Amino acid sequence: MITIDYSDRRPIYEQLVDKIKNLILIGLLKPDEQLPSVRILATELSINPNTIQRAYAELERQGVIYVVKGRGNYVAQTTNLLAQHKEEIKGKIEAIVEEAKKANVTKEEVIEEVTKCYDKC
Amino acid sequence: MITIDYSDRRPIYEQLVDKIKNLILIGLLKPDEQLPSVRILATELSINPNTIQRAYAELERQGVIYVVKGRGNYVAQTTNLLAQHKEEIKGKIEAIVEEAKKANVTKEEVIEEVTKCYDKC
Amino acid sequence: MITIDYSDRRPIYEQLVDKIKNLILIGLLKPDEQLPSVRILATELSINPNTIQRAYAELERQGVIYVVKGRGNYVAQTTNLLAQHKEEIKGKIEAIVEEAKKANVTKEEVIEEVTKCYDKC
Amino acid sequence: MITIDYSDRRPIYEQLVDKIKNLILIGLLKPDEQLPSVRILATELSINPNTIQRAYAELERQGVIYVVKGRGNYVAQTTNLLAQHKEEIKGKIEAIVEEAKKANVTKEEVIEEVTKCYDKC
DNA sequence: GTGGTCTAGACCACA
DNA sequence: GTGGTCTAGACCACA
Repeated sequence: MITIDYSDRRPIYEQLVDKIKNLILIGLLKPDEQLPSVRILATELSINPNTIQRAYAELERQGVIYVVKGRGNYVAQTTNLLAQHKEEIKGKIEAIVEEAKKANVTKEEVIEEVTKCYDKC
Repeated sequence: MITIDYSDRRPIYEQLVDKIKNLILIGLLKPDEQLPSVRILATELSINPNTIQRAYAELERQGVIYVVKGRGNYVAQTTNLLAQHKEEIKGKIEAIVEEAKKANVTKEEVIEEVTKCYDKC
Repeated sequence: MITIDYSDRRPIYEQLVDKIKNLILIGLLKPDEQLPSVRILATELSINPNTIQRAYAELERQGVIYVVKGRGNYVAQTTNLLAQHKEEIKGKIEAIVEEAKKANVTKEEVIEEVTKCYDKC
Repeated sequence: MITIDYSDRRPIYEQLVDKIKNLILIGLLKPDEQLPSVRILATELSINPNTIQRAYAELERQGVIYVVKGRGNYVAQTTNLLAQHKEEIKGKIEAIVEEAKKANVTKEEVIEEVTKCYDKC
């Protein structure tokens, strides 16, 4: 279900956070479903338990999962997640547009590139 | 001309690389113009010379500047720089579009966001 | 396994890069094998860790090794390395031939020298 | 007659040495002909006189020119120069062949590359 | 423990 | 003076 890409330059815990959020977004992990325990996931992925712990802590901080002490980690309600993700994407678009403007890339060029990507890739 | 943003999480040498590329792109540094010497820039920014050295070395590797031993660092011809920068921006657009598609953001929504940013921000 | 030649005029980090590439080429270091840590290799060779770090960074930039943060450096897939090396050699042959032509050394003389070296040395 | 290539990574004095040797080899500078004075050449090339001085010193050390104190620098007899140059080229061929052998490049491949370069480039 | 960045300071080749 | 390399040692993020 989860794989680590070691050629990815981002830290492992960050990849984990993204992967799990994605599993929730695409519906493979449902609200209130229990996540694998830190130990199990650690051995499964042959990763240091500290790393899993850190990823779970970050997910909790973002309100994506909730922790029940002594029992485990559970998927939180997804209502916000989708909206959050969309906002995040919009933020990224804003950033890239600003950069494009500075580089004298016209609105038309950007839209053309967007269209091309939507159709092909 | 150049300032370091210590709240920026990226390493100093990387910020320097970007700042200098930018100064070239906007025309404040012209081809064959001499860059401030490693030592001078180091004292000016109260940064260790090694860090400046590292930034200059990276810029040379990218072909943005050229080094004449014992004389100094000079801005290279900018022909490629502009094209490279545009390609970089297109790559970023591609990445964000892929992410948007996965999140079920429609092409129309992306284009709307792009248009909004171009007009306002 | 690795030794530094202090009579060699090239910088240490460059020697290290070449030595490690060679160990991979001759098969003593295999893909996905872990390289000695920066600190360990540094003490082993009585060299400053920074110098090892620099060599490893250059090897990563060339795609010869890959880094997993917090875990270590690993040998990358060698497919390209061999092809790259052959291309490099061809480039050198081209350069020397151009020089030979300028010096009025005939093709026959060059080939004779090549043959002699292949048979003897 | 002489130009400096600042994109060449070799030090300037080394380029000067090679350029002057070349002018002698191709007959543009004849035995006992006087070389331009250090000062004149320095201003002509907008180069530090120290650099010219160093190049001339190196040429004298190699026996390519001779110095008459208070009068100037003169081209030495060329007899050896040609032979020396050929030997140098042979040495380089030897080095590249050794490298090729280590990389399992066959004699045939090397000769093919040599032939190709002689015919085309 | 592992790599990444940075400072402080030395020494060298080159101009 | 100019860049290039290296040592010694610190501190940080990550596993």
